[in-house]
Amino acid sequence: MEQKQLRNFNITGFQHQLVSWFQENQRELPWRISKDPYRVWVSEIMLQQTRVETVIPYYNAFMREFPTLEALAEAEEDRILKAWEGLGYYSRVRNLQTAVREVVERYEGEVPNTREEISSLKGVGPYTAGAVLSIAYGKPEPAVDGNVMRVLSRVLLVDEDIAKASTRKLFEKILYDLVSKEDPSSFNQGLMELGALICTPTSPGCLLCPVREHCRAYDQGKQEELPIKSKKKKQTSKQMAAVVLRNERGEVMIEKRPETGLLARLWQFPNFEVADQLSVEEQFMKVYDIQVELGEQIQKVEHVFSHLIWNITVYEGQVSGQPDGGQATRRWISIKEIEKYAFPVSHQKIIQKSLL
DNA sequence: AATCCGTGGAA
DNA sequence: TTTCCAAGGAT
Repeated sequence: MEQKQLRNFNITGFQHQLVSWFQENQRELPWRISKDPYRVWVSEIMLQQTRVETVIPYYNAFMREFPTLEALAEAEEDRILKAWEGLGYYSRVRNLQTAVREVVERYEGEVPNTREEISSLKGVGPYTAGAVLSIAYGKPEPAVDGNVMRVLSRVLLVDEDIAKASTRKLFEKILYDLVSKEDPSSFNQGLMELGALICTPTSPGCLLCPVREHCRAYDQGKQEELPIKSKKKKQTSKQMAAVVLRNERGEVMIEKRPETGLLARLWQFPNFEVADQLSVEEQFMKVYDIQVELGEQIQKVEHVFSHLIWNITVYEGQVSGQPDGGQATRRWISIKEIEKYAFPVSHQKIIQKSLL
């Protein structure tokens, strides 16, 4: 049974105008050259919460280094993290490799083409499943992202909070009826492209819109009031200290972050959250069990995450006692070797200002 | 359902 | 400056 939002809605007219508009106006993007499911998949993972312009150079470089599913499956984890360095949400690329290995072992290297199977892969949620199925395999599956929710909120005058999971599910139900069965790929991409180019969050270009005649929000002049989206709470901040620590050879100490959680498995300079009671030097020795003499503060770096802010004070330091016991997660490296390691953006800033 | 997980650009 | 947010997913 059709969703109530589609009553008295000209489905076929909407489909044809959207698909035609997309075919004539789509941007030339590197992931639109091929329908290779692997290439489509990689692009969709990269594009999660990330702008097209940001993704383009990463995508091109990634495809040069890992041209096939097998190449990615066989790559070393440090290589894939380096390829992702600066993109953020690093679990995306680790999950992608886990998933690709699953495809090699369990699906003979062929990306599965059913929603149930592809959704079972690490990092493939409802959106990515629908995107790959429709774009690479031409299946009439919904692919609901932020663009789609914004566009359909306006076109169908839906005032549900798009921050809620239940609202995404509502749009999925609607889309099973609304998606073009002739060209699901162009339809889904057209919805997103429309959201990116015309039906933008602020100041939508309604006068240029190919589906304006179908738009209930435009009809009522409410396009600027939709979609409804509740605000998320703002970040808490932490005071951090980081140390560019050198030994007698002039090498610098770095360490690998933990297996899970924030910035998992990236490399960083030794750092910790500062407490008021002890000096930064004493706190360092307590955390790392290395005798050091700290020099002056050399810079301050702010690192803004989606839910957290680090205010990092960076110090220079010298090992003063016996060298460190040598833990597997710690490494002394020369400046020349730094480029081999993947660092979070805040630590890239430290490198640029203090080491290069 | 709410929180965690990055980053940079635009308004 | 602050806020929002961009082709979301895992827990």
